[in-house]
Amino acid sequence: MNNISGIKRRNTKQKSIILDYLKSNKDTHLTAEEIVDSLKSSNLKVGKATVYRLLNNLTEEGTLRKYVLSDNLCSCYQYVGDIEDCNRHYHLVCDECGKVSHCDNANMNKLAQSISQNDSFDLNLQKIILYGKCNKCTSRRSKKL
Amino acid sequence: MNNISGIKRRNTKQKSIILDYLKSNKDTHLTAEEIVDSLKSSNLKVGKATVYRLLNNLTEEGTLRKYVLSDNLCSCYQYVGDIEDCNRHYHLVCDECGKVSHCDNANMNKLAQSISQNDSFDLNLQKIILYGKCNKCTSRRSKKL
DNA sequence: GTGGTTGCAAATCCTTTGCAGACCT
DNA sequence: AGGTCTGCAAAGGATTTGCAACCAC
Repeated sequence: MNNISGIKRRNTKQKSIILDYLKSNKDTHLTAEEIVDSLKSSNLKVGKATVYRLLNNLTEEGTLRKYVLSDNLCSCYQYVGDIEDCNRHYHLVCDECGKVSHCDNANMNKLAQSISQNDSFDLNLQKIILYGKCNKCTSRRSKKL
Repeated sequence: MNNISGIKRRNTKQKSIILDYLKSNKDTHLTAEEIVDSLKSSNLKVGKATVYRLLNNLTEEGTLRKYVLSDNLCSCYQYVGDIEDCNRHYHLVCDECGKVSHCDNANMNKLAQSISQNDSFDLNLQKIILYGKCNKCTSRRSKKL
């Protein structure tokens, strides 16, 4: 049922609806539920099962990236198709607003080297997700105080 | 139902059974299911619901740490009670064997500083989970080839 | 004794699957 | 035409919740 099994994927209306939606929301991570609901309210109804199936297919082929944020147990997806091959290999997720930003920082490579030497651990740089607070949320906080 | 709501937690047999079990498995991350099963086979039967409730309570009070590894959608827990206050603030999770190791590396602080300056993002160092391959799995791989 | 805790079963949430009909190439 | 995709509903797995009995303080 997946491309690893050598199935030829087809282009369907539902697939392009979902891709369009995710492309226009590159800066966020969306749950399957959110996608279904948003599409529904735009009168672009795609069945829930289809959404899940497409999200899996697209993640597998590298067009999307899947996150499991540790608070809620559901998965989030984000379009990464055309930025995957540049150097922005890791992600910053804001604990407050959930915004996901892409980031490239030379210190990450230094860290990876050093972890490799000191801890004999070979980092997967593709899979790094760092959590914290984005500048908007930080400044919103300091205004409130 | 949680301590945020100001409930006074009690010490029960079940709680100490679970804590003992997790303490003696500090180097692994365990799922609720695994805990239930392991205890059952040691004739220390604790109800599944109780295990889940205790894991949540203990995570909330900081005795355990909860991980959601991105492959399987279930949560894993690890005892961190008495190491939380030392400098080993982040974790290395092996993609192959699932082993979680603790790690302290000065380059992480440099990275955090640099991300703060360049990306205006305030890293949560407590919450860092890095993925990759541990030395055992790396060497097992290279032997096979 | 009061109020948190347990354990069971039922309920819930998220996700996957079976299947018949529809669609793509 | 043949294989893939869709949508529904049902099934599945992980986790939570309701409730009566239980136990810690």
